[in-house]
Amino acid sequence: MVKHSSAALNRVFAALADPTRRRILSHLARGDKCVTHLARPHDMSLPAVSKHLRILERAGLLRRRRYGRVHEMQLEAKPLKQAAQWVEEYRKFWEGSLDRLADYLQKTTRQSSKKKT
Amino acid sequence: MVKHSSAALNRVFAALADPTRRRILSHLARGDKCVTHLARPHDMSLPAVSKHLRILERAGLLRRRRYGRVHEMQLEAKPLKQAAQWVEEYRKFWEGSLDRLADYLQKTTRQSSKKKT
DNA sequence: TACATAGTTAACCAGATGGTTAAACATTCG
DNA sequence: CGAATGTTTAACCATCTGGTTAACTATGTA
Repeated sequence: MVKHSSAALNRVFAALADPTRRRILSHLARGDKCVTHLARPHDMSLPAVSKHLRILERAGLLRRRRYGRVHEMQLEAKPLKQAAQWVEEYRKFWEGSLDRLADYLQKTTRQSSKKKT
Repeated sequence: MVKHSSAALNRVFAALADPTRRRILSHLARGDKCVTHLARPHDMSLPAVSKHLRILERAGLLRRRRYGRVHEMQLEAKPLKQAAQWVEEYRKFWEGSLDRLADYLQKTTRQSSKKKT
């Protein structure tokens, strides 16, 4: 069992729930950096992108560094690792439908059941 | 590069962004099933839990089966697999701070940089 | 100085979210 | 039938979200 900071996970998953932000992360991963550049492919205003960046920043998914008037963003993937660890705990449930099968068989007998190995 | 259905990922990540729902999934994984039972540990009304379950259901994270008046929930983790795959693409960014280091070094020289292997 | 560029902040809006209580629905049981 | 149980639906509310435009701050440049 991995230790999870609830608030951090909230922010990370919420940040990932928006497709614009996922695209921003992906551009970030390919080397794009400044706000204007990151904004270009997204058909929306600069302030909108700015907000997305702030959300990603608060989730810890990117770090910002200012060089004059240019803000350079940097992907920070550690929070993704934490999220991945959380998700991993459910891996056994999608690998092998064994559990689901066992579950199903018990259910066809109907009524409660204690399961849990 | 894995193929990602944006709408599906939106729903899954959004579903995971709430701690109550993550807890529900974890109880589900341990064998709890019916609504009342899943609701008990969460200090909130039954309708609130019902809403959370519906969100998890729409994200494809659980399946519902009715036995009389009892609704039995079943963890469906495949969408989590998809989410994990998305996250996995960023693994190299948290394994080895190599990229970040290279990036940092370039930045200390200041100015643009093309990077990207 | 004056103008252009990079980006944020402010004010606003429509719609979603997460919760509530009260009522309804569906099923089981005496 | 009538009452209890399991769950959802309806109506409501406060707050958050994701977008807008307009105005502002800060920096670079002629």
